[in-house]
Amino acid sequence: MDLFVSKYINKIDKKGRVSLPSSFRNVLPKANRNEIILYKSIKTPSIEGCGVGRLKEIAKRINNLDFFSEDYDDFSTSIFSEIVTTNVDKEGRFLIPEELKLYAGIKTEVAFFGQGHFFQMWEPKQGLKNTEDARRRLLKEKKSLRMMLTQQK
Amino acid sequence: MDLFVSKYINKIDKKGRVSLPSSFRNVLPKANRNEIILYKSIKTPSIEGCGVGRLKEIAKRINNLDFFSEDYDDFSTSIFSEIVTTNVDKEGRFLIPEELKLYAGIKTEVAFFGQGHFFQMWEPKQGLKNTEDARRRLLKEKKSLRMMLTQQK
DNA sequence: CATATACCCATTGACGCCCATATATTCCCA
DNA sequence: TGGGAATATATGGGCGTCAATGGGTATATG
Repeated sequence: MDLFVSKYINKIDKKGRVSLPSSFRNVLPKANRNEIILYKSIKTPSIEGCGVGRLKEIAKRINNLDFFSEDYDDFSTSIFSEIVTTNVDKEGRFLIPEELKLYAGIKTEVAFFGQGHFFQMWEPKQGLKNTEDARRRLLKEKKSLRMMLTQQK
Repeated sequence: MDLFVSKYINKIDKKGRVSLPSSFRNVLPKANRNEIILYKSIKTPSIEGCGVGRLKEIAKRINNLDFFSEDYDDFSTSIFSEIVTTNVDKEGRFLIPEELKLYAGIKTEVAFFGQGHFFQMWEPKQGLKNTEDARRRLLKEKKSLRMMLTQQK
């Protein structure tokens, strides 16, 4: 499986370390399995993360913008300066920068939510509430969740 | 990671030295790890920096501008003639020329902002404000910051 | 000779690396 | 197929190393 799926709740220890769920570690390419990138989610009070490979794609995309345009600077600043890289130790643990923990209201536990090509980290209660809300919105708006899940490409 | 990412705020000591963030040092080629180039940002009151290898890329970008346009001369002059090289000492510190510090309003602290293939140095408060402004502009113009981060190739 | 800058050494706190344990999971064999 | 052993995962903690910072002294450069 090369996608981030399922959800997990892990503890943050005294040193601030938290285990990246094993199944998430396996999604990372064997090469850069000891480094991930984190950044603030744009729409929610959560942290998003993924492997460094993704960052290189983003860099390529930004590099294709007009170098002297304002957009270039805005994207470059908003993305590169906001992204942090974190090392994953041999036991699969990493540190969440203080600023990101504040942004997500994370203190002693982290809820990991697989999102396919990336994952989100939430303060557990808020995270669970968010998934409920998301599902409720889908049903309420009569989006056909069932179709979405069963249709073949 | 071979990109300048994240942001750091470091102090300038009595001798005018400031530490280049460790992760930035690692982006520089192992060969010329003791030398960086600095120049005034064209669009903002900040200093931009990168490894000497990046010069070629800058030259290429400028060459892609219309050779007979006013912009060509302006950029060419503004950047090349203003570039200064600085040595990074064994502890990873370097001196910021007085003129550049004045240009950026830097006094006792420097905020380093990763920008992918280069980085910017700001007076901390102005730098943080700039980041907020950049993000606001992108969101306001409905430029798809989210897509930039999450889309697949 | 005077000022600036490179080199060397020191300190402090953060972080990486290593080892340890408990629980959970998988595997293998009788 | 049941049960025990081997393995993996989440978690705890010791300790050495490195990064950021401070400062003394040699050296260079005009």
